[in-house]
Amino acid sequence: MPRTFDRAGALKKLREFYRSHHRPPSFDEIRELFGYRSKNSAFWIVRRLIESGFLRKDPKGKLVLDQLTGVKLLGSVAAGFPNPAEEELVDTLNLDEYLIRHPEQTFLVKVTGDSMIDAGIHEGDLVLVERGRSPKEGDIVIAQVDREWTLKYYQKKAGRPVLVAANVKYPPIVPREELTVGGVVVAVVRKYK
Amino acid sequence: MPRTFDRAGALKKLREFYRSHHRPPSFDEIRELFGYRSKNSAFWIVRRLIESGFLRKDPKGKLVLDQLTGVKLLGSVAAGFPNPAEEELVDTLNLDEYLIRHPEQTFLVKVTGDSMIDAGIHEGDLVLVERGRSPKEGDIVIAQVDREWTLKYYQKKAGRPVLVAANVKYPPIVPREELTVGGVVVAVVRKYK
DNA sequence: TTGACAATAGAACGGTCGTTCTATAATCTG
DNA sequence: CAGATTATAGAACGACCGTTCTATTGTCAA
Repeated sequence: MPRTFDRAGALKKLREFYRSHHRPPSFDEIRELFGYRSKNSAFWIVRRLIESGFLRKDPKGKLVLDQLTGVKLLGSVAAGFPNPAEEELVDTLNLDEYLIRHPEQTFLVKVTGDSMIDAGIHEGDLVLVERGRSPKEGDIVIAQVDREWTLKYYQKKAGRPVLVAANVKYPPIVPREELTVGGVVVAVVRKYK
Repeated sequence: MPRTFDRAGALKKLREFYRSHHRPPSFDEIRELFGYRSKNSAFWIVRRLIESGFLRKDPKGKLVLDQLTGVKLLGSVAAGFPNPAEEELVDTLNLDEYLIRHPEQTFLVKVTGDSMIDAGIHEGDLVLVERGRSPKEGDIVIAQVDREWTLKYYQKKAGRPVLVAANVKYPPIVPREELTVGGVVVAVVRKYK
Protein backbone atom coordinates (compact mmCIF):
# COMPACT_ATOMS: atom_id res chain seq x y z
CA MET A 1 0.00 0.00 0.00
CA PRO A 2 1.32 3.39 -0.90
CA ARG A 3 1.41 6.06 1.78
CA THR A 4 -1.10 8.01 -0.23
CA PHE A 5 -3.53 6.21 -2.45
CA ASP A 6 -6.91 6.59 -4.06
CA ARG A 7 -9.00 6.99 -0.92
CA ALA A 8 -12.03 8.28 -2.81
CA GLY A 9 -12.01 5.31 -5.14
CA ALA A 10 -11.51 2.87 -2.32
CA LEU A 11 -14.35 4.31 -0.29
CA LYS A 12 -16.55 4.27 -3.35
CA LYS A 13 -15.99 0.55 -3.78
CA LEU A 14 -16.75 -0.15 -0.15
CA ARG A 15 -19.83 2.04 -0.35
CA GLU A 16 -21.07 0.16 -3.39
CA PHE A 17 -20.58 -3.15 -1.64
CA TYR A 18 -22.46 -1.93 1.39
CA ARG A 19 -25.27 -0.58 -0.71
CA SER A 20 -25.82 -3.83 -2.54
CA HIS A 21 -25.14 -6.26 0.29
CA HIS A 22 -26.52 -4.28 3.23
CA ARG A 23 -23.53 -5.27 5.30
CA PRO A 24 -19.84 -4.42 5.48
CA PRO A 25 -17.55 -6.62 3.39
CA SER A 26 -15.19 -9.14 4.94
CA PHE A 27 -11.46 -8.72 4.36
CA ASP A 28 -11.54 -11.46 1.82
CA GLU A 29 -14.34 -9.71 -0.03
CA ILE A 30 -12.36 -6.47 0.09
CA ARG A 31 -9.40 -8.34 -1.38
CA GLU A 32 -11.61 -9.54 -4.20
CA LEU A 33 -13.14 -6.07 -4.62
CA PHE A 34 -9.69 -4.54 -5.22
CA GLY A 35 -8.30 -7.39 -7.26
CA TYR A 36 -5.59 -8.50 -4.87
CA ARG A 37 -4.52 -12.04 -4.25
CA SER A 38 -3.67 -11.68 -0.59
CA LYS A 39 -5.99 -10.73 2.23
CA ASN A 40 -3.09 -8.81 3.69
CA SER A 41 -3.45 -6.14 1.04
CA ALA A 42 -7.07 -5.64 2.03
CA PHE A 43 -5.92 -5.38 5.60
CA TRP A 44 -3.62 -2.49 4.72
CA ILE A 45 -6.27 -0.66 2.76
CA VAL A 46 -8.58 -0.81 5.74
CA ARG A 47 -5.80 0.21 8.10
CA ARG A 48 -5.03 3.30 6.06
CA LEU A 49 -8.68 4.25 5.82
CA ILE A 50 -9.12 3.89 9.55
CA GLU A 51 -5.97 5.88 10.28
CA SER A 52 -7.24 8.72 8.13
CA GLY A 53 -10.64 8.59 9.79
CA PHE A 54 -12.74 7.43 6.87
CA LEU A 55 -13.60 4.13 8.47
CA ARG A 56 -13.95 2.85 12.00
CA LYS A 57 -14.49 -0.31 13.94
CA ASP A 58 -17.05 -1.62 16.38
CA PRO A 59 -16.22 -2.38 19.97
CA LYS A 60 -16.40 -5.90 18.55
CA GLY A 61 -13.85 -5.12 15.87
CA LYS A 62 -16.33 -5.18 13.01
CA LEU A 63 -16.00 -2.63 10.26
CA VAL A 64 -18.47 0.24 10.40
CA LEU A 65 -19.24 2.10 7.21
CA ASP A 66 -21.78 4.49 8.55
CA GLN A 67 -22.17 7.78 6.76
CA LEU A 68 -21.58 5.85 3.58
CA THR A 69 -25.25 5.50 2.81
CA GLY A 70 -25.81 9.22 3.08
CA VAL A 71 -25.75 12.04 0.62
CA LYS A 72 -23.70 15.19 0.85
CA LEU A 73 -25.48 18.18 2.31
CA LEU A 74 -24.11 21.44 0.93
CA GLY A 75 -24.86 24.99 1.95
CA SER A 76 -27.88 26.89 0.83
CA VAL A 77 -28.54 27.95 -2.73
CA ALA A 78 -28.39 31.68 -2.25
CA ALA A 79 -25.28 31.39 -0.13
CA GLY A 80 -23.37 30.52 -3.24
CA PHE A 81 -23.04 27.12 -4.77
CA PRO A 82 -20.31 25.07 -3.15
CA ASN A 83 -18.45 22.59 -5.25
CA PRO A 84 -19.20 19.12 -3.96
CA ALA A 85 -15.87 17.90 -5.25
CA GLU A 86 -14.13 20.13 -2.78
CA GLU A 87 -14.59 19.37 0.86
CA GLU A 88 -16.80 22.33 1.68
CA LEU A 89 -19.67 20.09 2.52
CA VAL A 90 -21.63 20.95 5.60
CA ASP A 91 -22.63 17.43 6.52
CA THR A 92 -23.47 14.01 5.24
CA LEU A 93 -27.08 13.12 5.65
CA ASN A 94 -28.91 9.85 5.65
CA LEU A 95 -32.42 10.74 4.59
CA ASP A 96 -34.08 7.91 6.48
CA GLU A 97 -32.32 8.79 9.68
CA TYR A 98 -32.90 12.48 9.14
CA LEU A 99 -36.62 12.27 8.56
CA ILE A 100 -37.72 9.29 10.60
CA ARG A 101 -37.48 9.53 14.35
CA HIS A 102 -39.76 6.66 15.32
CA PRO A 103 -39.58 4.12 12.51
CA GLU A 104 -42.21 1.82 13.96
CA GLN A 105 -44.88 4.52 14.11
CA THR A 106 -44.01 6.21 10.84
CA PHE A 107 -45.36 5.49 7.40
CA LEU A 108 -45.68 7.07 3.99
CA VAL A 109 -48.88 8.06 2.27
CA LYS A 110 -49.32 9.29 -1.26
CA VAL A 111 -51.23 12.54 -1.53
CA THR A 112 -54.29 12.92 -3.72
CA GLY A 113 -56.20 16.14 -4.11
CA ASP A 114 -55.17 19.74 -3.73
CA SER A 115 -56.44 20.62 -0.29
CA MET A 116 -52.94 21.45 0.99
CA ILE A 117 -51.59 23.08 -2.15
CA ASP A 118 -50.83 26.40 -0.47
CA ALA A 119 -48.71 24.55 2.08
CA GLY A 120 -46.63 23.24 -0.80
CA ILE A 121 -48.07 19.74 -0.67
CA HIS A 122 -49.09 18.66 -4.14
CA GLU A 123 -50.93 15.73 -5.60
CA GLY A 124 -48.54 12.81 -5.93
CA ASP A 125 -46.27 13.90 -3.11
CA LEU A 126 -45.48 11.47 -0.34
CA VAL A 127 -46.08 12.56 3.22
CA LEU A 128 -44.36 10.96 6.18
CA VAL A 129 -46.93 10.46 8.90
CA GLU A 130 -46.19 9.67 12.51
CA ARG A 131 -48.92 7.89 14.40
CA GLY A 132 -49.68 8.14 18.09
CA ARG A 133 -48.59 11.70 18.47
CA SER A 134 -51.03 14.33 19.70
CA PRO A 135 -51.16 17.18 17.18
CA LYS A 136 -50.25 20.70 18.17
CA GLU A 137 -51.89 23.78 16.66
CA GLY A 138 -50.55 24.42 13.21
CA ASP A 139 -49.49 20.83 12.61
CA ILE A 140 -50.58 19.18 9.42
CA VAL A 141 -52.54 16.07 10.25
CA ILE A 142 -54.17 13.23 8.42
CA ALA A 143 -57.71 13.11 9.76
CA GLN A 144 -61.00 11.42 9.06
CA VAL A 145 -63.82 13.60 7.81
CA ASP A 146 -67.09 12.06 6.70
CA ARG A 147 -65.51 8.62 6.46
CA GLU A 148 -62.78 10.01 4.21
CA TRP A 149 -59.17 10.65 5.14
CA THR A 150 -57.69 14.03 4.24
CA LEU A 151 -54.76 16.25 4.99
CA LYS A 152 -55.53 19.44 6.88
CA TYR A 153 -54.03 21.96 9.22
CA TYR A 154 -54.94 21.24 12.80
CA GLN A 155 -56.21 24.42 14.47
CA LYS A 156 -58.27 25.28 17.54
CA LYS A 157 -61.21 27.64 17.78
CA ALA A 158 -62.77 28.28 21.19
CA GLY A 159 -60.98 25.22 22.51
CA ARG A 160 -62.42 22.95 19.86
CA PRO A 161 -60.35 21.41 17.06
CA VAL A 162 -60.88 22.73 13.54
CA LEU A 163 -59.49 21.30 10.33
CA VAL A 164 -58.32 23.95 7.89
CA ALA A 165 -57.27 23.33 4.31
CA ALA A 166 -54.41 25.20 2.69
CA ASN A 167 -56.64 26.05 -0.24
CA VAL A 168 -59.32 28.76 -0.38
CA LYS A 169 -61.54 26.37 -2.30
CA TYR A 170 -62.17 24.34 0.84
CA PRO A 171 -63.91 25.78 3.91
CA PRO A 172 -62.75 24.93 7.44
CA ILE A 173 -64.25 21.82 8.94
CA VAL A 174 -65.57 21.80 12.49
CA PRO A 175 -66.01 18.16 13.44
CA ARG A 176 -69.39 17.49 15.00
CA GLU A 177 -68.36 14.40 16.87
CA GLU A 178 -65.01 13.02 17.93
CA LEU A 179 -62.17 13.94 15.57
CA THR A 180 -60.15 10.98 14.38
CA VAL A 181 -56.55 11.93 13.73
CA GLY A 182 -54.53 9.26 11.97
CA GLY A 183 -51.22 10.93 12.55
CA VAL A 184 -49.13 14.04 12.26
CA VAL A 185 -47.28 14.88 9.05
CA VAL A 186 -43.59 15.16 9.90
CA ALA A 187 -42.19 15.51 6.39
CA VAL A 188 -43.01 15.85 2.72
CA VAL A 189 -41.14 14.10 -0.05
CA ARG A 190 -41.55 14.88 -3.71
CA LYS A 191 -39.77 12.99 -6.45
CA TYR A 192 -39.64 14.39 -9.96
CA LYS A 193 -40.12 12.40 -13.14
CA MET B 1 -38.97 -22.33 19.66
CA PRO B 2 -42.71 -22.55 19.33
CA ARG B 3 -44.24 -23.23 15.96
CA THR B 4 -45.76 -19.77 16.11
CA PHE B 5 -44.05 -17.03 18.05
CA ASP B 6 -43.77 -13.28 18.24
CA ARG B 7 -42.44 -12.63 14.75
CA ALA B 8 -43.17 -8.92 14.88
CA GLY B 9 -41.27 -8.51 18.12
CA ALA B 10 -38.36 -10.58 16.89
CA LEU B 11 -38.08 -8.62 13.67
CA LYS B 12 -38.27 -5.39 15.61
CA LYS B 13 -35.29 -6.40 17.71
CA LEU B 14 -33.27 -7.36 14.66
CA ARG B 15 -34.27 -4.13 12.97
CA GLU B 16 -33.13 -2.11 15.96
CA PHE B 17 -29.80 -3.89 16.01
CA TYR B 18 -29.29 -3.23 12.34
CA ARG B 19 -30.23 0.41 12.69
CA SER B 20 -27.73 1.02 15.45
CA HIS B 21 -24.89 -1.21 14.22
CA HIS B 22 -25.28 -0.83 10.46
CA ARG B 23 -24.74 -4.52 10.03
CA PRO B 24 -26.68 -7.72 10.67
CA PRO B 25 -26.15 -9.33 14.07
CA SER B 26 -24.20 -12.53 14.53
CA PHE B 27 -25.97 -15.53 15.99
CA ASP B 28 -24.29 -14.93 19.30
CA GLU B 29 -25.52 -11.36 19.28
CA ILE B 30 -29.02 -12.57 18.44
CA ARG B 31 -28.79 -14.95 21.39
CA GLU B 32 -27.91 -12.02 23.64
CA LEU B 33 -30.61 -9.83 22.08
CA PHE B 34 -33.28 -12.37 23.02
CA GLY B 35 -31.85 -13.30 26.38
CA TYR B 36 -31.01 -16.90 25.62
CA ARG B 37 -28.00 -18.78 26.88
CA SER B 38 -27.45 -20.98 23.88
CA LYS B 39 -26.64 -19.90 20.36
CA ASN B 40 -28.83 -22.75 19.22
CA SER B 41 -31.94 -20.83 20.26
CA ALA B 42 -30.88 -17.92 18.09
CA PHE B 43 -30.37 -20.38 15.27
CA TRP B 44 -33.98 -21.52 15.55
CA ILE B 45 -35.35 -18.02 15.64
CA VAL B 46 -33.54 -17.22 12.44
CA ARG B 47 -34.62 -20.47 10.87
CA ARG B 48 -38.28 -19.77 11.55
CA LEU B 49 -37.98 -16.22 10.24
CA ILE B 50 -36.35 -17.44 7.06
CA GLU B 51 -38.94 -20.18 6.60
CA SER B 52 -41.72 -17.65 6.86
CA GLY B 53 -39.96 -15.33 4.45
CA PHE B 54 -39.14 -12.44 6.75
CA LEU B 55 -35.41 -12.95 6.49
CA ARG B 56 -33.06 -14.34 3.92
CA LYS B 57 -29.46 -15.24 3.40
CA ASP B 58 -26.68 -14.22 1.07
CA PRO B 59 -25.16 -16.58 -1.43
CA LYS B 60 -22.43 -16.50 1.20
CA GLY B 61 -24.80 -17.50 3.95
CA LYS B 62 -24.81 -14.13 5.64
CA LEU B 63 -28.05 -12.79 7.03
CA VAL B 64 -29.74 -10.12 4.96
CA LEU B 65 -32.17 -7.78 6.67
CA ASP B 66 -32.99 -5.60 3.74
CA GLN B 67 -36.32 -3.87 3.77
CA LEU B 68 -35.80 -3.44 7.48
CA THR B 69 -34.43 0.05 7.16
CA GLY B 70 -37.44 1.23 5.22
CA VAL B 71 -40.74 2.73 6.15
CA LYS B 72 -44.16 1.38 5.28
CA LEU B 73 -45.76 2.90 2.23
CA LEU B 74 -49.54 2.85 2.47
CA GLY B 75 -52.15 3.72 -0.11
CA SER B 76 -53.17 7.25 -0.92
CA VAL B 77 -55.01 9.52 1.48
CA ALA B 78 -58.22 9.85 -0.45
CA ALA B 79 -58.31 6.14 -1.12
CA GLY B 80 -59.14 5.58 2.51
CA PHE B 81 -56.73 5.32 5.34
CA PRO B 82 -55.31 1.85 5.66
CA ASN B 83 -54.36 0.58 9.05
CA PRO B 84 -50.62 0.06 9.14
CA ALA B 85 -51.02 -2.62 11.77
CA GLU B 86 -52.82 -4.75 9.26
CA GLU B 87 -50.91 -6.00 6.31
CA GLU B 88 -52.55 -3.78 3.73
CA LEU B 89 -49.35 -1.99 3.07
CA VAL B 90 -48.47 -1.38 -0.54
CA ASP B 91 -44.72 -1.52 -0.14
CA THR B 92 -41.80 -0.88 2.11
CA LEU B 93 -39.67 1.99 0.99
CA ASN B 94 -36.16 3.03 1.80
CA LEU B 95 -36.12 6.76 1.19
CA ASP B 96 -32.45 6.92 0.26
CA GLU B 97 -32.81 4.17 -2.28
CA TYR B 98 -36.07 5.59 -3.55
CA LEU B 99 -34.82 9.11 -4.14
CA ILE B 100 -31.17 8.70 -4.97
CA ARG B 101 -30.29 6.98 -8.18
CA HIS B 102 -26.66 8.07 -8.52
CA PRO B 103 -25.35 8.60 -5.01
CA GLU B 104 -22.00 9.93 -6.11
CA GLN B 105 -23.45 12.73 -8.20
CA THR B 106 -26.28 13.64 -5.86
CA PHE B 107 -26.27 16.14 -3.05
CA LEU B 108 -28.64 18.15 -0.91
CA VAL B 109 -29.01 21.89 -0.88
CA LYS B 110 -31.08 23.98 1.50
CA VAL B 111 -33.42 26.40 -0.25
CA THR B 112 -33.44 30.10 0.50
CA GLY B 113 -35.79 32.56 -1.10
CA ASP B 114 -39.20 32.12 -2.62
CA SER B 115 -38.48 31.97 -6.32
CA MET B 116 -39.98 28.49 -6.65
CA ILE B 117 -42.86 28.89 -4.24
CA ASP B 118 -45.52 28.10 -6.83
CA ALA B 119 -43.77 24.83 -7.55
CA GLY B 120 -44.21 23.92 -3.91
CA ILE B 121 -40.57 24.54 -3.01
CA HIS B 122 -40.38 26.69 0.08
CA GLU B 123 -37.64 28.41 1.99
CA GLY B 124 -35.93 25.90 4.25
CA ASP B 125 -36.76 22.88 2.09
CA LEU B 126 -34.00 20.57 1.00
CA VAL B 127 -33.64 19.84 -2.69
CA LEU B 128 -31.86 16.76 -3.98
CA VAL B 129 -29.69 17.83 -6.90
CA GLU B 130 -28.10 15.51 -9.41
CA ARG B 131 -25.03 16.83 -11.14
CA GLY B 132 -23.83 16.00 -14.61
CA ARG B 133 -27.25 15.52 -16.09
CA SER B 134 -28.37 17.66 -19.00
CA PRO B 135 -31.67 19.34 -18.11
CA LYS B 136 -34.80 18.77 -20.14
CA GLU B 137 -37.46 21.40 -20.65
CA GLY B 138 -39.56 21.80 -17.56
CA ASP B 139 -36.91 20.43 -15.21
CA ILE B 140 -36.09 22.45 -12.15
CA VAL B 141 -32.40 23.27 -12.16
CA ILE B 142 -29.91 24.96 -9.92
CA ALA B 143 -28.22 27.52 -12.15
CA GLN B 144 -25.84 30.41 -11.89
CA VAL B 145 -27.25 33.86 -12.64
CA ASP B 146 -25.13 36.98 -12.08
CA ARG B 147 -22.66 35.03 -9.94
CA GLU B 148 -25.52 33.78 -7.76
CA TRP B 149 -26.99 30.32 -7.65
CA THR B 150 -30.77 30.00 -7.83
CA LEU B 151 -33.48 27.48 -8.46
CA LYS B 152 -35.46 27.95 -11.66
CA TYR B 153 -37.47 26.09 -14.23
CA TYR B 154 -35.38 25.28 -17.28
CA GLN B 155 -37.28 26.30 -20.41
CA LYS B 156 -36.41 26.99 -24.04
CA LYS B 157 -37.46 29.96 -26.15
CA ALA B 158 -36.45 30.05 -29.78
CA GLY B 159 -33.90 27.35 -29.10
CA ARG B 160 -32.22 29.31 -26.34
CA PRO B 161 -32.43 28.35 -22.65
CA VAL B 162 -34.52 30.54 -20.37
CA LEU B 163 -34.73 30.38 -16.60
CA VAL B 164 -38.24 30.84 -15.28
CA ALA B 165 -39.16 31.28 -11.64
CA ALA B 166 -42.28 29.76 -10.13
CA ASN B 167 -43.23 33.13 -8.71
CA VAL B 168 -44.82 36.05 -10.57
CA LYS B 169 -42.54 38.41 -8.62
CA TYR B 170 -39.55 37.28 -10.65
CA PRO B 171 -39.28 37.83 -14.41
CA PRO B 172 -37.80 35.16 -16.69
CA ILE B 173 -34.07 35.29 -17.14
CA VAL B 174 -32.48 34.98 -20.56
CA PRO B 175 -28.80 34.30 -19.97
CA ARG B 176 -26.59 36.52 -22.09
CA GLU B 177 -23.59 34.25 -22.07
CA GLU B 178 -23.16 30.60 -21.32
CA LEU B 179 -25.66 29.22 -18.84
CA THR B 180 -24.06 27.36 -15.96
CA VAL B 181 -26.31 24.61 -14.67
CA GLY B 182 -25.13 23.08 -11.40
CA GLY B 183 -27.55 20.20 -11.54
CA VAL B 184 -31.11 19.02 -11.96
CA VAL B 185 -33.47 18.87 -8.99
CA VAL B 186 -34.68 15.31 -8.66
CA ALA B 187 -36.56 15.58 -5.38
CA VAL B 188 -37.74 17.92 -2.67
CA VAL B 189 -37.67 17.07 1.02
CA ARG B 190 -39.39 19.13 3.68
CA LYS B 191 -39.15 18.35 7.36
CA TYR B 192 -41.55 19.95 9.82
CA LYS B 193 -40.60 21.32 13.24
C1' DT C 1 23.90 -3.11 -11.04
C1' DT C 2 23.27 -3.00 -6.50
C1' DG C 3 21.06 -1.86 -2.37
C1' DA C 4 17.10 0.06 -0.03
C1' DC C 5 12.60 0.27 0.46
C1' DA C 6 7.70 -0.23 -0.78
C1' DA C 7 4.04 -3.22 -2.29
C1' DT C 8 2.10 -7.58 -2.59
C1' DA C 9 1.92 -12.61 -1.74
C1' DG C 10 1.39 -16.41 0.98
C1' DA C 11 1.28 -19.14 5.06
C1' DA C 12 -0.14 -19.51 9.69
C1' DC C 13 -2.42 -18.14 14.26
C1' DG C 14 -6.25 -18.09 17.48
C1' DG C 15 -10.91 -16.52 17.57
C1' DT C 16 -15.49 -16.29 16.21
C1' DC C 17 -18.71 -17.71 12.86
C1' DG C 18 -22.83 -20.66 11.53
C1' DT C 19 -24.29 -25.18 12.20
C1' DT C 20 -25.14 -29.77 14.06
C1' DC C 21 -25.51 -33.01 17.63
C1' DT C 22 -26.83 -34.66 21.98
C1' DA C 23 -28.54 -33.70 26.63
C1' DT C 24 -31.56 -31.62 29.87
C1' DA C 25 -35.58 -29.00 31.24
C1' DA C 26 -40.23 -27.49 30.57
C1' DT C 27 -44.79 -28.19 28.83
C1' DC C 28 -48.53 -30.60 27.10
C1' DT C 29 -51.67 -34.78 26.58
C1' DG C 30 -54.27 -38.29 27.97
C1' DC D 1 -49.08 -39.37 36.94
C1' DA D 2 -46.71 -41.27 32.68
C1' DG D 3 -45.23 -40.53 28.35
C1' DA D 4 -44.65 -37.72 24.48
C1' DT D 5 -43.41 -33.57 22.68
C1' DT D 6 -41.29 -29.15 22.62
C1' DA D 7 -37.97 -25.64 24.16
C1' DT D 8 -33.61 -24.57 25.70
C1' DA D 9 -28.83 -25.69 26.98
C1' DG D 10 -24.41 -27.00 26.10
C1' DA D 11 -20.65 -29.06 23.68
C1' DA D 12 -18.41 -29.71 19.47
C1' DC D 13 -17.40 -29.21 14.35
C1' DG D 14 -15.22 -27.27 10.28
C1' DA D 15 -15.13 -22.87 7.96
C1' DC D 16 -14.03 -18.46 7.70
C1' DC D 17 -12.77 -14.33 10.21
C1' DG D 18 -9.24 -10.62 11.26
C1' DT D 19 -4.51 -10.37 12.12
C1' DT D 20 0.44 -11.18 12.16
C1' DC D 21 4.56 -12.90 10.34
C1' DT D 22 7.74 -13.87 6.82
C1' DA D 23 8.83 -14.27 1.87
C1' DT D 24 8.72 -12.54 -2.60
C1' DT D 25 8.28 -9.16 -6.08
C1' DG D 26 8.52 -4.55 -7.91
C1' DT D 27 10.48 0.22 -8.08
C1' DC D 28 13.60 3.76 -7.68
C1' DA D 29 18.10 6.04 -6.57
C1' DA D 30 22.78 5.99 -6.41
